[in-house]
Amino acid sequence: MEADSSLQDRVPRKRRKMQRVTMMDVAKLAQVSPSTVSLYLRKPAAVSPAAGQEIARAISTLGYVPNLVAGGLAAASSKVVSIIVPSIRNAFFAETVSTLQAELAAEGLQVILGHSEYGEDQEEALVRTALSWAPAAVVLTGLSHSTGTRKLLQASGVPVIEMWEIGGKPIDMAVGFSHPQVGASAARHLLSKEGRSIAFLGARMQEDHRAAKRASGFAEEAKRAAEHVTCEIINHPGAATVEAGSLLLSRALQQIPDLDGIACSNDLIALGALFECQRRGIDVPDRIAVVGFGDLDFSASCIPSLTTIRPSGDLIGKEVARLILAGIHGEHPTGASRIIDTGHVLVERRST
Amino acid sequence: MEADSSLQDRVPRKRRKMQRVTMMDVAKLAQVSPSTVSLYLRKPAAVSPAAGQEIARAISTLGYVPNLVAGGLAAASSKVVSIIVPSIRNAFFAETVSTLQAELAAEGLQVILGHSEYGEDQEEALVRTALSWAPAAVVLTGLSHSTGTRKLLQASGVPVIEMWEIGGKPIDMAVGFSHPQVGASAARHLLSKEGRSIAFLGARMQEDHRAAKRASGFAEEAKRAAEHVTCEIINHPGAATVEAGSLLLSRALQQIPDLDGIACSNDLIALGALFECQRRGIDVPDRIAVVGFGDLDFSASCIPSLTTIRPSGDLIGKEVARLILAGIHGEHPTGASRIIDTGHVLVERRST
DNA sequence: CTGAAAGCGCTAACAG
DNA sequence: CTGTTAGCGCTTTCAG
Repeated sequence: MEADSSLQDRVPRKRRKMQRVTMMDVAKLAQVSPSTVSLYLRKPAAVSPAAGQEIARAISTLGYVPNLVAGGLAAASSKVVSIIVPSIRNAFFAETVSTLQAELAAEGLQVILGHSEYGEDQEEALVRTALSWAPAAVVLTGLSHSTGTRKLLQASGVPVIEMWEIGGKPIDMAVGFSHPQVGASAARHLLSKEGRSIAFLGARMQEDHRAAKRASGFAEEAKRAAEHVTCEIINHPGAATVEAGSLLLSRALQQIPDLDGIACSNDLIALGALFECQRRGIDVPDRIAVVGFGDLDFSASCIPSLTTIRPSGDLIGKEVARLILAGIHGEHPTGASRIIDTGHVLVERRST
Repeated sequence: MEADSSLQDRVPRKRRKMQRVTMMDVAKLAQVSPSTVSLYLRKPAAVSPAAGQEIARAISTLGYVPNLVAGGLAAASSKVVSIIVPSIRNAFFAETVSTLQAELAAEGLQVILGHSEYGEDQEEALVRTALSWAPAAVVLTGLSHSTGTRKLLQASGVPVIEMWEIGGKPIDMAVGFSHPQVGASAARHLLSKEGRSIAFLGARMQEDHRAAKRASGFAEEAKRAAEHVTCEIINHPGAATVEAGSLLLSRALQQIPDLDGIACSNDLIALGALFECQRRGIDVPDRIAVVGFGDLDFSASCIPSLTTIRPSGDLIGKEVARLILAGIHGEHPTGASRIIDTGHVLVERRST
C-alpha cells in the first residue's frame, strides 16, 4: 500500500481492469525468470521438476490465467481458427462447427465464428476481420467466393480450408463431397424405384450454390438415364424450412400432375413435403417417393421414415480439424492429400 | 552483432509468414506517423482530410489489414466476446448465437464460441481460456455454474451475461426467462383443456438444469391447480431428439394408461411423441393433448400443428448484444436493469 | 536447464 | 491536428 503512495509507477492511470496477474508475477513468486515460466507453460518437460513444481504452485495460488492475446502477438500467430459458415442455424453447419470446435478445443485452439448469410460480400468482410486475428487457419464454406476473398486469403499466407464442397479448385485445401454427385445419386435412386416424373425441390438456390449443384446433378442424371423421364427443378426463394417444403410440393404437383418422385435439397424440405402429402392423402412412397438430404435428427423417426443422403457433417469437421492440426505441427499436406472427399451415403428408408 | 546491425536488420531470421504489412508501412507511405494512422483507423474524423486521404490510399495500395491481436494487447481489452453454450447443435442456442453474432459483428466485435456439453467442469475450462482473450464480455448459458467458474469470472472484472435463464442470482447480468414459469404455463394450458392425467416428458434432465426446472414448475402447478390430477415427470437420459420423444411417449403410456396430456421439454420430443401417437392410432388432441417448447421450424407445419411455448431465442440474443454494447460504450446498467426478462409466449395450435 | 534481451504491432497519454 | 514516447504480456533467440 505504501509503495503505492510513494511512487505511482505501479498504479495504472486508469484502473480499467483489476490488475491482471501476469507471468512476471508468477515468476517472482516461483523465484524463476519469466522465460522459464513461459517455457514451463509450453513444454513442462523442458523445465526441471523442482522449478516446475514451484511454478505450478505459484500459478495456482495466484490464479494466473495466461494472456493469449499477448502470446499471439509475440508468437506472430494466434491460437485461433476462424470459421465462416453461411448460417449456424442450419443443422448441417451446426454439426460440423460443433465437432470442429470440440476437436480444436482439445488442442487448445479457439474457434471464432462468422456468418456470411450466403453473401459473398459479407464473407469477404468476415475474412478481412478474420485475418486481423492472425489465425492459425481460416475455414470457409464452399468453393464459391469473391475474388477479393480469394486474394486476401492468398496474400495472407494463412492456411485456408474450404469445406462442404469439392470438385473445383480450392484456394488451399478442401474437405467435402461433390454436390452434383449427391444429386445424381438421388436421381438414380428415384429412377430405380420406377420414378418417371421426378422433381428436385430446393430453396434459396440463387444464393446456395451447393444446393443448385445438387439440383443440376440431379437433372443431368435424369436426362442421361432414361428417355421417357420428366424432370423439373423447383426453387423456393426463401430459406429451406419445413413450410417451404409443403409449398414446394404443392407447386410441384401443380406443374407435374403425375409426379411420382421427389428429391429434396434438405431434409426439412422433405419433411414439409411429407406433411403436405399426408394432408392431401397422397401415399408415400406408393404414389410419390421422397428422398431427402442431410439425415437430420427426425429423418429416421418420421412417418414414413425418410430415405435420405447423409453427408456426414461430423466427418467433415473431423477432417478439417485434422488438416489444421497437421498444419500447426508443421506437416503441410501436399498434392492430392490437400483435397479430401468425405463422400455421401444414401440411407434407404420407407419413403422410397 | 555488428554484421547484424550493419545491413541485415530488415531481414527476418525466419520468414514464418509473408512479411505482414504493418501500420508502420502505411504511415511511411502516407508520410505521417503511425499514431496518426492509428487515430485515423479509430476516429477518421479526428484526422485532417488531407492526411486521411493519403492514409486511405496507402492502406488500399498496401492491402493493409490491421492486427487486432496487437491492438487488443495494447488496449488491454480485445474486441472479442466469448460465448459458451451447452451445444450449438441445439436449435435454441443456434438461434441465439446466430443473432448475437450478427449484432456484435455489426459493431466490430468477434464471437468466440465454446461448447460445454452440459458439463460444469468443461464450462470452467472454457471460461478459463475465454478469459485468456481479455474479452469484452463473457456470455454463459444458464445460472448454474461451478464455484470455480464463478470465482474466475468475478476476479476477472470482465462483464458477464448469463442467458436463457433468470430467477436466481446472476454473477453479473442475466437475460432470459423463468423456466418454472414455462412449466407452469404448460400445465395450466393442459389443465384448461380438461387434462387430468398429465405428464412432462424431458430429456437429459440430470444435466440440463433448465429442463429440470421446467419439469418442476409443471409438477407444482399441476399439484396446486387441482385435486384429482395425476402428474408424472418422465426423463430420458439421452439427448432431446425426436426418437427420444417417441420412446418417452411409449413409456408415459405404460405408466399412465389414461394419459390425456403431455408437455414436452422440447419441440423435438413433442414431434417424436406426435409420430408415436400417429403410429399407435392415438388421436391428438382428442385423446392426448400435446404442448411443446421451443417453437422450432417444423412446429407450425407438422400434423397436427404443435401448440408450443416460444422462448424467443432471437430476442435473448438481441438483448444480450444490447447489454454488451452498452457496456462497451461505458454505460453500465445498474440494479434491476441488470436482469432482463424476455418472457415466454404460449402459441396455441392444433395439438391441444 | 535457466535468464537476459529484444521485440511482436498497436494504442494512448502527452506534448508540441 | 500530429508526433513522441512508453509500454501491453508474452515468446524466442542466444548466452551462460
